[in-house]
Amino acid sequence: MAKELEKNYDPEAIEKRLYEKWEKNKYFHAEVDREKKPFTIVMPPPNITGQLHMGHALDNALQDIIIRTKRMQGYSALWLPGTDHASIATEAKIVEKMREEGITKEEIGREKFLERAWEWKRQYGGRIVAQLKKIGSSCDWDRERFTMDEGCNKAVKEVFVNLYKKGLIYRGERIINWCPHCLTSISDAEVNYEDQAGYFWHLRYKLSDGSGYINLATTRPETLLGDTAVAVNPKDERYKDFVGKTVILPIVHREIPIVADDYVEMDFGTGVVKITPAHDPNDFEVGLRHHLPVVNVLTEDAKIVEDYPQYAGMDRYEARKAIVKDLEAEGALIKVEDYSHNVGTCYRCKTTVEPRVSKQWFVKMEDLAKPAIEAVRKGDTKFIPPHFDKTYYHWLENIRDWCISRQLWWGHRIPAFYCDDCGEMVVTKEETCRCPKCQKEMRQDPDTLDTWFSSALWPFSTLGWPEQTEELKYFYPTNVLVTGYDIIFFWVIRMMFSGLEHVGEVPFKNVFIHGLVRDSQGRKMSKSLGNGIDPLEVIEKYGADALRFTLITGNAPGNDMRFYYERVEASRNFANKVWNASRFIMMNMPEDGISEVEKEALTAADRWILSKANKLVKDVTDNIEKYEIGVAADKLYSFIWEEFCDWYIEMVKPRLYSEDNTTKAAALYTLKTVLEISLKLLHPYMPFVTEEIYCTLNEDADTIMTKQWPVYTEEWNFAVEEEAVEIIKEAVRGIRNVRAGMNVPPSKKAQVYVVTQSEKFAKIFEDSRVFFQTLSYAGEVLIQSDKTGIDDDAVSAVIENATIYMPFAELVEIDKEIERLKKEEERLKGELARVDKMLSNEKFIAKAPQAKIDEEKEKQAKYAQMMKQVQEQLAHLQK
RNA sequence: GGGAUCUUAGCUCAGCUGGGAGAGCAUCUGCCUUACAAGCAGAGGGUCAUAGGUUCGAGCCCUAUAGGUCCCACCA
Repeated sequence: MAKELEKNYDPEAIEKRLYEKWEKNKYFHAEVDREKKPFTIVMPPPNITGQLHMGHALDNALQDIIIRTKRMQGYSALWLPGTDHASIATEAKIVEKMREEGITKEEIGREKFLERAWEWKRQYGGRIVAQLKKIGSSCDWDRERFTMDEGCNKAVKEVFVNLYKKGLIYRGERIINWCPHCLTSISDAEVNYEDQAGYFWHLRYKLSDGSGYINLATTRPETLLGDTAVAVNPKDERYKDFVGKTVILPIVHREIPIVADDYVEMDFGTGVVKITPAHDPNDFEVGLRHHLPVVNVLTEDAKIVEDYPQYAGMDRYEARKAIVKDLEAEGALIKVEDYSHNVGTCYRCKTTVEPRVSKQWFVKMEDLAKPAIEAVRKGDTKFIPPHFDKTYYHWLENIRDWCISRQLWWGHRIPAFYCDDCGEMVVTKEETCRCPKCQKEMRQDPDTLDTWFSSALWPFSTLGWPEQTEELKYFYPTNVLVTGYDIIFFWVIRMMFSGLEHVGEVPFKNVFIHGLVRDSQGRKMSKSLGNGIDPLEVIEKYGADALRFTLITGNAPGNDMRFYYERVEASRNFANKVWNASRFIMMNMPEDGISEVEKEALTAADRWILSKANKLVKDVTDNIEKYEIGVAADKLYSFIWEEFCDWYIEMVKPRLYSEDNTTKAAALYTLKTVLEISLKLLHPYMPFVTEEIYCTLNEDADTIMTKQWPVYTEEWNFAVEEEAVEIIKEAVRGIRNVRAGMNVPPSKKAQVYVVTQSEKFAKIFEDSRVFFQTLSYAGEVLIQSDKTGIDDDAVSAVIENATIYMPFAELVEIDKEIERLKKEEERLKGELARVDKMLSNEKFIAKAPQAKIDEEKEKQAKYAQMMKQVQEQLAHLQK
C-alpha cells in the first residue's frame, strides 16, 4: 500500500488549499503566445453590488469547464474576468444607505458622492470575486477589469466621440421612459411591462360650440391636465363632423382641438382618444404630427406641477383620485369600468415608469443594427442553441434609438461640454474644454451613460482597445460568450454592433446561451419569494465539484433547470465514487509504483476498458467542442461509475489479490491509465477532487490542470476484446438475474457450466475465466460442448451461442423455472417477429441502407439461435 | 396581437443529423462481497399531449388542435 486517501471525500478539506495553489502558481494566467492558438472567453461582469447566486454559478461553471478543457488542449486559454459598475443599481443602493444616515446626495454634492461610490466599490466589488473563486473559476485574475476603470473610460470616450462624429449619437428632446423613483431616464430595454388591474374612466368632453359632447375613455385621468387635443380616426364616419371643432377640457376648461389621426382605432372604446403629448409616447407622436403643444403636468418625481394649485404636490395616484372626484362633481364622468392593462415598470425598482419629454442623448440604431443582423445571418457568430438567433433578429429588426443618458452620478460622464454664454456644444475626449467661440471654460454635461454603454465594449475594451495592443490582435474576436437568454437584448446585441462598428469584427464567434436556475418547484429564485438557494451554502455542504456537476447535467442548453438537493447529493456521491475508486487503486499500488507494460501483456479485460476509455476520449472531446457540456458529463458519469467501477475494477480484483498472478502488472497499469484518463476528462467539471487525486497518485505532479488533454488513437481501439467482454458481461447478467430471481445470496457459490458448440465462444470464456468466475459467484467454471455431468434440473441462462447452467438442486422449483423460460421465449418471439417483419418488407430491403439490413439480419440469426436453446431447455424440463 | 419553447416512467429531465424508449431520484427484492451503505446485485414502471401527413421506418420531419411557460408589442 503506497498512499492512502480518507474513506470519504471531504471537499472542505481541500478546496481552499488547492485554489490558493492554483492562483499562486499562476496556472490561470494566459499570455500572448504565437506558438499556441488563442482561446478567449470574457466573463459577463457581475455587478459590484451583487452577491453570487445560482445564475452566476451556472454561468461561470460552464465557462470554467470550457476554458479548462481548452487550456489542457494546449491553447493559450484566456478567461478574462471583471465586474460591472451597474450605475443605476449601485447608485440606488448608496442613496438608500445615505438615506438611512439621513443625508441626500444633493447635500454632499457630486464629488463627495463619487468618493462614497468608489469606497463602496472597494468594499463590495471584491466580495463577488471571492465568491467566484469558491466555485473554482480559473480566470486570469491578473487581467481583472472593471467597467469604470481607466481603460474602459478611455474606450467609452473614444466610442462616444466617434459615434458623435459619424452622426450616430445625437442629443434631442424626445419622450423617454422616466423612473420617478430612480429619478433618471431609462432605455426601452430597461422597462418591464406587466399586467395591472386598473380602471377605465369614461369621460364626456363638451364641444365648445355647445352643439354636443364627445365621449372617450382613459386609464389615466390625471393626465387630462396636460391634454392638448382629442383625436379620432379620419375614416370614422361617426365623428366626421367633429374634426376641426374644439372641446372644452373639463376641470381646466381649456379649449382644445379635435384632430384626425390614423393612430386611433375605430373599434376600440368609443373611438376617441384624449391626447397628452407630454405623458404618453403615442400621444407625443400624434402631437408632433398635428403640431400640438406639449403641456407637462408632472414633476420629476411624478407629482403635479405648481401650475395647478388645487392638485400641486400630489403624486400621480393621489391626483388621479382627486381629479376623478372633481370630474364626477362636474358631471364629466360617465362611468367607471374595471380594466386590466399593460403598465411599464422600472426593471430595477419596479416603480411604474412615467413617459416624460426631456432632452437626452441617443444612439441612432438603424445603421448599427444592420451589420449586426448580417453577421449572424452569415454565420460569423452562431447561437447555441441556434433558435436564439430569432430573438436576436427580432430585437434588432424592431430596434428604436437607444437612450443612453442617465441622470445619475455613478457612471461614465457624458463627454459633452456646453458654453453657458453662447450655447456652443463640444464633444471631446478631453477632461475639460474651452469654448471655441468665446474661449470661456465650458460646463460638462452632468449626466452619465447607461451602464450597458460600457458593457457593450467589454469584449474589446478589456483587451486594450482603442490601442491596437498585442492582446487585442491575438485574443480578439473571442471564441464564445456564455450568458443567459435573459440578457440577449440588453447586452449581446449591443456588444455585437459595437464590436462590428469599432473593431470591425464580431466580438465572439459563438454565443452559448443557458437558461435560468429555478427552485425545486420551477419558480424563479427571487429575494421577495425567499426561495433562493445560496451557492456558497451548497459548496460548504457538498463541495464546489458537486454543485458544478449538478448545474450542468440533466438539462439541455438554453433550457431552464430546477435545482434540488437530491441532485446535488447524486453529484456529491459521484465525486465520492471517483474518490473511492482512486483510493482502491492507490491501496493496491506497489511501493515502487506502477510501470508501463507491453501491449501484448494486456488481457482481454484490460483491452476492453482501454478501448472504451479511448472511445470516451473521442466522445467527450467532440461533445465539449460542440458545447454539449451536459452530454459529455453524462458519458463520463456512466463510464466511470458503470464501466470502470462496477465492471472493470470488479473484474480485476482476483488478479490483484493473488500475489503470483502474471497479469497483475497489466491490471495495475490499466487501472492507473484509465483512472488518469478519467481524471483528466473529468477535471474541467470537477476540478478540485480530480486535482487532489491526481497529485496524490503522482507525487511529482504539481497539477493536473496543465496536463495534456487525452487524445483518441486508433491504436487503442480493440474491437475484438470489446466484443468478447460484452459477451461475458451478458452471461454474468444472465446468471445474476437467475440468482436474484431465486433469492440466492452471493455467499452461496454454485458451479457454472458454459455449454457452447462454438469454439470462438469457448475461447472467450476460457480467456476470461478468472473474472467470469468471481462476477458470476461461481465455485467453479466448466466450459464444455455438451451437457455431460449437468443435473437435469439445473437452472439456465441463455445467451447467443451458449447456454449457462447452474445446478441449485435444493433451490430449484421446476414450475417456476419453466415459467421463467416461457417468459424468455415470449420475449424472443416478439423480437423475432419484429425483425422478420422488417426483413420481409420488400420496400425495406429495397430502400434501407445495406448496413441497416445486415444489422437486422445478424439480430435475426442471434434471436433464432437463442430461441432454439430456450426451447430445447423447455422441452427438457417439461419432459 | 406577434414570436419562441415545452408536453417522454410516480417526480425532475436527457434523447445529437429519423433505424429496436434512457438517466437521476422515488418504489420493490436481495446483499455489511476486504474502494465506496454517499455502496453492490436485481426488478417493476412509458399508446413519447392529441389528430392527420411525409417515409421502407417517426419521440425526432411537416400540418392542425389542446394545454403550460417565456419573450416581445403603442390599442387610449
